[in-house]
Amino acid sequence: MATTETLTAERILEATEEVLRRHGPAKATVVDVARALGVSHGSVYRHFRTKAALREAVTMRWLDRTTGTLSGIVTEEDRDPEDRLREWFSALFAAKRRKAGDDPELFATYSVLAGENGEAVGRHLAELTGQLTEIVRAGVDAGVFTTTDPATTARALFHATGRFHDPVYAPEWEQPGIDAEFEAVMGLVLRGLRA
Amino acid sequence: MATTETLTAERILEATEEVLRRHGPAKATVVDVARALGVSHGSVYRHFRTKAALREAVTMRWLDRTTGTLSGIVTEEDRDPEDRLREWFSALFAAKRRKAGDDPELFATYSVLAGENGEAVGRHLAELTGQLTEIVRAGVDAGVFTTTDPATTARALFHATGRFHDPVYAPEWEQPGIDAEFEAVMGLVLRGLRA
DNA sequence: CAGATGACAGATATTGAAATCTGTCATCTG
DNA sequence: CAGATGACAGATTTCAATATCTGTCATCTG
Repeated sequence: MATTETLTAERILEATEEVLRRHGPAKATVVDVARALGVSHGSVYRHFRTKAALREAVTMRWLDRTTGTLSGIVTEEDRDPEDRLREWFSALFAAKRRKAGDDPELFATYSVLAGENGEAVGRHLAELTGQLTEIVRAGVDAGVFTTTDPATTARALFHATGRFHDPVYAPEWEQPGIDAEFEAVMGLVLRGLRA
Repeated sequence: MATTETLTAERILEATEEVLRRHGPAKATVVDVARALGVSHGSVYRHFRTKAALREAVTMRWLDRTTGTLSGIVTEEDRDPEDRLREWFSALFAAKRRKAGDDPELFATYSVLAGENGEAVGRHLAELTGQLTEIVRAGVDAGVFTTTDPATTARALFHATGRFHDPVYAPEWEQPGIDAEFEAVMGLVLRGLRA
């Protein structure tokens, strides 16, 4: 039993992830989390003001894992911006597809959480389009991309590729032609971006 | 009372639309439809083998209304293909946005029906991308578009603009910046299409 | 006295019995 | 006899009683 360890926000978040994995988003309760930790539910409320706040914290944790993976590509400043852009989207698509394919139930659980926490998702999307903006700006500086406003273009790129990263399309990521579709859309928008 | 009129598939479909409008997708029953028509539910089953078949027929009817509006733009063969392409998407977006905005409940109802009838939706999307393919092909023939395969490019265009016609994004169609977003995406893909 | 507890009120979810619905078909009617 | 009917069996939904959960807080403990 780990009941003697100090109760931290981190331990509560880990337990919450486990409870969500086991019970799903509808049946995961604060009482379950407390039970899993061997404490009373009142103690959980000492670290998170509401159940919603707890779920939001778990959601942000999950979203930030993706952001971290991609930031590496952004900072490879000596590579061709078009390559980086293509690889950034490939990596995003691959990461999403792997998560959705490996454990569909957990992915569905986090999709529900994302739906509940529009604000956290908004911040996440802002961070992703921020990364994109950096690559676009690098391309413009290098003279290989044309655009009046890198930030607007970055958002347009993100919207145009939604089919390959928005969780609502997850069921279609397993279909056979999907890679060709990805190539076709990427080819189109990259062509539209070139100087 | 219209009880003396002959019971036709058409009249049943109209009654079904009305029942769906009133009760929503979850509570609309075959018995309700029969009641609305003043007949027994057995009579409805004479025209539609199952409730699912009835709902699919209503769904197709609804989807075909959109397709009809757009086909006019496709056949304006003396206009610049890029203008037609832009106008086709504008019309699609405007039609969807109007439907979603004017009667959100009814739109939600038909979104549920669409989700139930993947096959009918698939045929509808095939028809829409078919219309797009015609415009793209006209552009290639006129020498203003470049592409190896008009059909693939048409699907890429459709996917890239999903944010502005896929019903899952309906809640965002009322947000202030949406027209600018539409312009940004259209500008990007049209630029990628030009010869 | 910082941190944990569990009793509590009001909100939400579960459950199982009763009501309704779906789809069939033998029968009726014009 | 073509077309409508409504009784019926099995599936699904509704509803109200019951249980559980959320969030608070006075109390306890090391």
